[in-house]
Formats: sequence, C-alpha cells, structure tokens
Amino acid sequence: MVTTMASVQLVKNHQPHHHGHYHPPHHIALLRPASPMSMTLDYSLANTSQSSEGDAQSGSLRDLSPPLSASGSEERDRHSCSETPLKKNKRKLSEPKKRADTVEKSPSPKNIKSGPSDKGSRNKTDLPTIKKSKSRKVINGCAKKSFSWSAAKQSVDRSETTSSSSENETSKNSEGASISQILQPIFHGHSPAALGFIPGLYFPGTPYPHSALQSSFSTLPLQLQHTYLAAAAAQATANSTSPQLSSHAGAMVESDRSLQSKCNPSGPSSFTSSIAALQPSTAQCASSSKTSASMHEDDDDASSSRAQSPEDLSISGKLSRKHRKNYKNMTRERRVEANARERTRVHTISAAFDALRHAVPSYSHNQKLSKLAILRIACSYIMSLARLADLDYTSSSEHIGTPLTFAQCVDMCTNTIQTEGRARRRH
DNA sequence: TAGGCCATCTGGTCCT
DNA sequence: AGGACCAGATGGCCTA
Repeated sequence: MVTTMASVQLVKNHQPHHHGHYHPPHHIALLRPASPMSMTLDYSLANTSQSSEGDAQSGSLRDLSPPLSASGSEERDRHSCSETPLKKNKRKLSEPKKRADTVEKSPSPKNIKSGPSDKGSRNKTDLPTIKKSKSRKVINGCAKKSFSWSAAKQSVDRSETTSSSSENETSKNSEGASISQILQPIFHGHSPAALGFIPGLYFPGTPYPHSALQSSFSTLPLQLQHTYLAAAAAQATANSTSPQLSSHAGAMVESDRSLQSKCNPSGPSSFTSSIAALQPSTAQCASSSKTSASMHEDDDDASSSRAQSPEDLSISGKLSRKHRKNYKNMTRERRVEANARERTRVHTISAAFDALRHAVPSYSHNQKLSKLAILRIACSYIMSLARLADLDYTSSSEHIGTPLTFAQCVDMCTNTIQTEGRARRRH
C-alpha cells in the first residue's frame, strides 16, 4: 500500500455472510494514519468477491487505494483518466496536438508540453507531422489531418538535442528576453489570439497561465521562435487596422522569413507548414471536417483560406477571416471564442472527474478508469457509504423495491471496481 | 489493427 | 445578442 495514497481497506474475515441481513460490525473504524493523505476504512466483511489484482497483491486484504491528492503520486497521474490540463501539460509534452484552431487560441492541455516525454518512440517524424492513422471518413474531400504541437514539440526536442548552435545564435539575438518582453511593446496592449498560446506570454484572459508553461523566448528552438513570431505577426496584422502595428507585424514576417531561410536553408516546407498550422482557418480548412450543415457555407471561406499564404494574411487588406461570417452570421472570431469557451467548459468537467476519481476507491494506482467507470464506481461507493449511515440511496436507483444491504452495497461497489478495472487496466 | 476513450470543433437549442 | 449546454463528427492516442 502506498503510504501517500488514501486507501480504503476492506478487511475480510471468515465469518459467515448472512445474506440479506448483514449488519455492519460495530468496530468499523475510520482510521486516520499519520499521513493526512491516507485514510483507512476498516470493517469486517465476509467477502464474496472474486480474486482480483488487489487480492493477489495483498492476500485477504483488498486494497482500494485511490490517492486523495495527486501530489507525490506521479505514477498515478500518468494513468489518471481525467486529467486536468496542467497534468496533461506535464505528461504529454512531446505529443501535443491538434488543430490549428486550438493552437491558435489557447494552449490546449495536450498542446503545450513542458517536460520530457517518456514515449519518444511514439513521436512522429518531422514538422509538420503527417500521422498515419486508421482509415477515416473523408468529408468534402478533406480528411482530418491535423498538425499541431506534436510536430512543434518534436522540433523543440530535436532542436534541444541537435541544434545547439542555432539555439546559441538565437540566444544571442534575444539575450534571454521573454516573449512578452519582445512582443508586448510591438503590439501595444493588443492581444492577438495568436499570442495566447505562446509560452511565457499571457495576456489577461489567456487560459492556463501556469508557471510550467513559462519559458524564456531564447530557450525555444529557433524554428519555433519563428513560428511564434510569424503567427503572431500574421494574426496581429489580420486583426489590427493600426498601420503601426501592421508595419511591425509585416516587418516581423519579413524578418521571420529571412531567419527561416537561415534556419532551414534546404527548403521552406516545415516552416511554412508550421505557420500554416498556426493560422486558424488556413489549417482549419485543411484539417478540420465540416459538418453537413456547414460544409457548403464554409466552402468559400475554406477555399479562400487555402489560397492564402501567411504573407497574404499579413498583407491582404481584404476582409479578414475574423470578420467573415460563418454559420448563422457567426464571425470566425466569435466561433474561435466559442471554441475556447467550450474547451474550458470541457476541461472543467474533466477536472471535476479527476477530483471525483481521487475520491472513489480503486484497486491500484495503476488502474485506469474511464469517466463512465468513475461515475459507476462513485454511484456504488456513495450507496455503500450512505448505507453505512443508515441511509438508503439504493431505492432511488435501479434497485427500486429491493433496498440493498450494506454488504450488498459493498459487494456492488467492489464488483464495479473490479469490472471497470478489468475493462481497462494497464499492465 | 480494431476498438475504446478522449479532446476538439461545430452547429443547434435554450436561457438570461 | 451572447453565453451555456449539448450532441454529432472526427482525429489522435492507447491497448488488447
């Protein structure tokens, strides 16, 4: 049993189990060990459940050990089902994804990585990443192939290990300045959406302002710096009518182009792709699927976006994507904002699931639980606890008319945990 | 490699 | 009008 984890121990004895008339023994004890993270619920119970992973490990002692806190339990974190964005930031540094929109607007949990990955073998090829995947439906002739942070991060990793020279060159240029220091004066308080995801640069309202994401601009690989700068500049140009800002942005794009040629003299492919991936609708149209309701309505937008290069975005004086109308006269800007809100909402739900997951028992810290499993275990666990308090929550569930005894509740909880554990268990 | 699970985008609906 | 909530579609990751 891991001492840092909260654990609920169901101590079995060999007393006969009186089905239907089980009374919890009076010596049920709620023990609080020295560690505040650990709690032991100890009660005698004739166990009818089958052997399990926990049984094998602890003999007659079933160790239902959900940690109450993620602290000190990295292993648990890695396998936690519903992880908070920050946890994922830590865990999946090298495999970010996904869509350009996500990259553009906010640092998605999976998109921003802050630590080395233990799964480098799974990491892909080059930037941009064209991942192989199982056959997918193709809608409107546009299969969803998305690039995003996975490729960018690979670039980071690769650059950190292989191109120290170019990094040194960059460091000379930026002298350790943060991105915000570099870009803030340029944008004069504007907060183009493209800047929201830049590590180390957080404008008010930017989601996930976590210190783990902070990094010095100079520590980023050259290619990624260029990507950031170009994307930010293009976005700023598209969003701003300020000549000053536009000139700054245009200069940045030009500067980035020259830097890019230095960085990647062999060809513009990866750099251009990186920028394209960071452009909302440019990449979006190439990667995002269209629902049937919106496909033809987006066609114009999509085709025009496809035709737009980053230069077009920064130079074009035409109606920007921001102001183009989507479905129901929804501007692109509002759509992106709605996406961000939706992401935040879903992340909140995932965080709540994560909290709930830590509040319910499981057999081991390695046990992987889906959200559905968490709900099922939580339900049965609550029923058990309620029964322990002489409350009957079971009558309002599927067991209408047949109130479960405490033992049955416990068995149900145990079986649920076992079932869900079997359904998805790491080895 | 198929299937499960998850994240994300997107449009629809309802509510304030 | 705009935001919250929801469900469908889809891609990515992971495991058996």
